[in-house]
Amino acid sequence: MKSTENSETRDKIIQVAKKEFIEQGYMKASLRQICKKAGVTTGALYFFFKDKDDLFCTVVQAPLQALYSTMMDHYTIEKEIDEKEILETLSKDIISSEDKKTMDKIIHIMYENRELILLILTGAQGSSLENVIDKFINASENQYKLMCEKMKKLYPDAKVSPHISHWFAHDQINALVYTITHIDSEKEAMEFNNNMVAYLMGGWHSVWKTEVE
Amino acid sequence: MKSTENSETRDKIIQVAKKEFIEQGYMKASLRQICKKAGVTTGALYFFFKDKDDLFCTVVQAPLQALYSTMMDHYTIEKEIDEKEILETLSKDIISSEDKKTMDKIIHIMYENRELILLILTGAQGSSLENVIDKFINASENQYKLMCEKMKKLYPDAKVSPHISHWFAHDQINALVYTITHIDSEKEAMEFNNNMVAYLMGGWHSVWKTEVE
Amino acid sequence: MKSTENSETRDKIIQVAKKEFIEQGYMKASLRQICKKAGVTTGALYFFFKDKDDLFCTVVQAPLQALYSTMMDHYTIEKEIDEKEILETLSKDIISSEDKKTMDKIIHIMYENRELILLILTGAQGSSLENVIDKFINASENQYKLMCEKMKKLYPDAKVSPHISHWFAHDQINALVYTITHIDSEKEAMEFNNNMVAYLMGGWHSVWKTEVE
Amino acid sequence: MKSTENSETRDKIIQVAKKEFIEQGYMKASLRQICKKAGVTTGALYFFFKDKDDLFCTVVQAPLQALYSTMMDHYTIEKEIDEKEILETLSKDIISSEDKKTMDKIIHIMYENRELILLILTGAQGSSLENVIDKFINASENQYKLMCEKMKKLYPDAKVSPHISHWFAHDQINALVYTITHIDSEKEAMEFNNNMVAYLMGGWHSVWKTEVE
DNA sequence: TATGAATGAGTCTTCATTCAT
DNA sequence: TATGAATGAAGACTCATTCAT
Repeated sequence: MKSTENSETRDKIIQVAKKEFIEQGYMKASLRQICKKAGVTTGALYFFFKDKDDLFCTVVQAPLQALYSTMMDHYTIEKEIDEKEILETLSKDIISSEDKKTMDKIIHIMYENRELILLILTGAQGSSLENVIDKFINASENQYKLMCEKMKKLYPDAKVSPHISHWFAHDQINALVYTITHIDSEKEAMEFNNNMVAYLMGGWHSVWKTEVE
Repeated sequence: MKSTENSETRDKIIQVAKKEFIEQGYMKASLRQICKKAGVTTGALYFFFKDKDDLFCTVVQAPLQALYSTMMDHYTIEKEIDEKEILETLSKDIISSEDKKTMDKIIHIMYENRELILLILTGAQGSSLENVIDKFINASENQYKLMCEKMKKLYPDAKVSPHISHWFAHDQINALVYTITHIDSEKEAMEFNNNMVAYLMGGWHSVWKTEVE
Repeated sequence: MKSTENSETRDKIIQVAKKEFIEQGYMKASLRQICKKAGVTTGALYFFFKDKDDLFCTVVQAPLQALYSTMMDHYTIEKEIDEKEILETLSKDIISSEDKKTMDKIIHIMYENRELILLILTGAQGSSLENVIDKFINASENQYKLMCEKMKKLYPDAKVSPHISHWFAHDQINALVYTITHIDSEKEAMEFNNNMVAYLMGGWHSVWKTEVE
Repeated sequence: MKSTENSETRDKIIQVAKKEFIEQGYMKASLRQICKKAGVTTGALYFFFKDKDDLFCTVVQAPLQALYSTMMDHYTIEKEIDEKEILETLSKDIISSEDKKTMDKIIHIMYENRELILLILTGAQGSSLENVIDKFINASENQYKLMCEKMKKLYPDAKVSPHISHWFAHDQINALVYTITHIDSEKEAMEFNNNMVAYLMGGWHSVWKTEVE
């Protein structure tokens, strides 16, 4: 219907660019090569895309968006949960069954677009997306900041670094990154995720029991 | 005294290259720029260094070597520890006081060369060192493989992924990377490390108590 | 009409490249110089030609092709000549009037493109065409192999090296090379060619009369 | 005894340079490589040799000299032979038994230094020796010029190009070049040489019987 | 919508050579 | 005799990007 959004040429470019970016990474990938392999001229490419970075962003946009909204939906719901309830369950499960569901969903999305996710994770250097993960981490961190406040009340003597909320967000994302990087089948990944949930929760609780040296 | 190792020109090149690599990363850094800023001709650079990669390796070699030998020394000592002792302490401390000392030492080395370490960690793409961390992780993993064997005897019903030893090694290194990336002062890093040790150990033990879903 | 084949820039590059290659030979010729003298940027050159070798091949292609097809046409016709006839005339004329015509035609083509032919002959070292002459020689040799078989029947006692067919092909081409290298006018070359035909035939027959030492 | 002529370093350089020049040809060979492989500094090389060309000449000088003096000795002797005798034998043997001996000797020298000879013949482009063969040809031509004079008296009606003496010298050398290029064993080369002598003589005589077209 | 010619600064790397020591 | 540091121009080639058509 619209103009610049639908076009065989555009699709062809994206398709070839995806392959190239995945194989070479952002910096090493060459627009020339992409054009040549797509059977398209440079001019055509520049009609549809502002520059190399724009093309890259377009290529990885879909899964990135899916991931981001999944995460945001989750946190929006989360926030509405009664605070009291949180406090009650906190000592047991920092990762709720709701969390677990979201993680599974995220894993699913990631495995549906595994190559692109890996591209974002390891091949985005030089592009404007080279630090996207940070956005996810930061979004995630807000949750843990709140929880940290509660925990501090439960364990007033714990000597815990102020970085811990960020670390926890970071390591949760990291677990996902690890999974998709090292485990090939989604099924196995899901199983591994059970270990991860246990691991992350165990780690979390232990931190609050750190004794002063 | 020696020849190709000491030279004002060589030093100047290394010094400028270090700055450039840190600022731009391996790929974006330009030998031309380095030469120009060092007030040296290309020929001079190529007299001292085989190519761009060689220059990069030379720049980061010292801290890398320090890190590697620290780690190796540690594992060599570790291996000589009586196996029985390991089994006894296993249920309590997977990270021994010896481990803790090594981690502190590693953190110290890292902070002494923080910029270079960050360079290796985030700016080596394209060079022959783009995957060095993997070597550290693999070296570390061997330890955890052994421990996993023991744990499986203690918790025969635990449903644990075969990837777990690698993950654990990975996350330990990751904790170090996180530290140096996010925490500016070494002092604070050392404190944070206490949390990390608790975190890692808590995570480790929890994994073995994962119940079948 | 067509695109990449016609272009003022392209023509200019080829024209200048031809001059440079002729003056310097393939290896010594510099693309930088060619671009500069053609008033063209490097990028432009590389838009039209894959690399230095591609440019070189383009420059010399026309006369090479003309030569090759002339030769091939000749041999195709030749093969259809009745074998008996060959045997009959063999003792007299190894170089038929048909051969002579072809040689004249070849000489004509060569003189039309004398500089380029000399370039191929003496300045192609380093390019993919550095051994093209061998292809001509080999194509030519096949003819003489057949004739050698016949001659052996006529002169069963002749002690002749198995290399002789190749040598004969080689020396025939060599005669052409000599001509174009040393004789400036085509007219004179044609006259000289009469001597060459006599020379080659005389040599050929004498070989078969070589007595055992 | 003398200084710059005898030296282990110098010998080593020559030895390595010989290998490199043979493998790469004059232009592609790199002095850097030669120095590195010889375990010698550039300075050392430039102490013994003026430049790349000087080194090349030194490397190939011995066999070149041997060839040249053999040829010159031959021609000096030849000239002293009684002119009458020449005239008598001319109609039969343009290549005398003395010639044959010289050719054999030359072939022998060539095979003793085959690699270097091939280097001179095919790898000297760019050096000051790229046209040495011409010197041999020119030296040889003088002989044939004389003979041509005689032949013209014997065959006053022959229509022979003035280039013929040069061609004959050229082709004689060419026969030698062909031999060393295509035939591996000296023994076989000697046998082939019998065919060559017959060939060259047959060619020579036939030329004088060329009839006007 | 697309073409395709053209830009021109940029890439890493190699070269023969020089010269103070 | 040799060292080895340094030159600096030159090598082929690639890049993302532009723009008239």
